[in-house]
Amino acid sequence: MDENALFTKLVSFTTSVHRVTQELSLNAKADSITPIQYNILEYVTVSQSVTPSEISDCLHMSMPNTSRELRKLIEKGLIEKIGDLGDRRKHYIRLSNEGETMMKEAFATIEYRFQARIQNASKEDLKEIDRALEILQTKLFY
Amino acid sequence: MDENALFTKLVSFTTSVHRVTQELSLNAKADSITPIQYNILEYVTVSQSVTPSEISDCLHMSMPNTSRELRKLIEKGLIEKIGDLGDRRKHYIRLSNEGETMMKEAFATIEYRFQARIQNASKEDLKEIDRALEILQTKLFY
DNA sequence: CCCTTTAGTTATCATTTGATAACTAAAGTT
DNA sequence: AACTTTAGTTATCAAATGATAACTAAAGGG
Repeated sequence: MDENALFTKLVSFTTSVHRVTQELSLNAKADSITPIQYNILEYVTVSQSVTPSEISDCLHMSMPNTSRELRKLIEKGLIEKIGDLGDRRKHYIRLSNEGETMMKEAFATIEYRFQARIQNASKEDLKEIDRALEILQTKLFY
Repeated sequence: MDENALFTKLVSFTTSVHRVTQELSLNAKADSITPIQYNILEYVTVSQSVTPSEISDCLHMSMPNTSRELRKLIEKGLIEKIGDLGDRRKHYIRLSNEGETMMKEAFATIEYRFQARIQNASKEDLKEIDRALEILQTKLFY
């Protein structure tokens, strides 16, 4: 196995992934939030109950900027902040009902486009895709 | 095959891909260029000889903004603009020698981290990864 | 030749994002 | 009790990005 060739393949692969995910999510998010705010909502949706510090770490943004964007999302009524009972410095962020509705809509749009993209795939193709996703997820993109 | 489950898997997969590529390319780019300028250089590197319109389309940015960023990259000596001989409205963008050097360095950093990431993978693992990349590239992220 | 389309530019403005300093308050440590 | 660390906030500034209007110049079509 030529590892350099594998790297080249990876570069073109990740480029494709970025392009396709961008196409799938184009205009899926409400106009009332910025791209970064959407990223935060997406992260909160997937991870459920995270602290501002975790958001800061995982999305590679500074605490002050994280704090600002979380405040804006709270002002927009999309998330809620709950204090930790044990450690009163800590807070947990979770989606509000409104936030959940918004994210469900966004995901529905994206899923619709995804289904359109794989509508011509055979059952065997889908199985192969499923297996390939699993392999890469565990062995490369862990 | 449950297509909804497949979608969920896709969401978590693309999130991972984004996170890992971000980790691999963290600080790989020179400080003298902005993230968007890096994206343009990456696109030019991979595609070779593209027009401003293509860059505008593929990177989802408006022509005026594309034009501005290309001008900045030319001022920094990283790309060159060559007029089309037949159609004098068209131009082709390509990396300058300096731009190639910069991108080679960036890619070397990224590749080094990539090799570190797969150093524990067996030959069979690498074969599987290679095959999985191919399947997804052709059947999902085309 | 006139009209329309294509390719790209320049200028300008608003918004978003990034970075830093200075701060509060709670928790942990000695 | 004093000190340090952790978690988070507020304020402020600079830079990057996005959006729009108005423009030039060449190509294509009738």
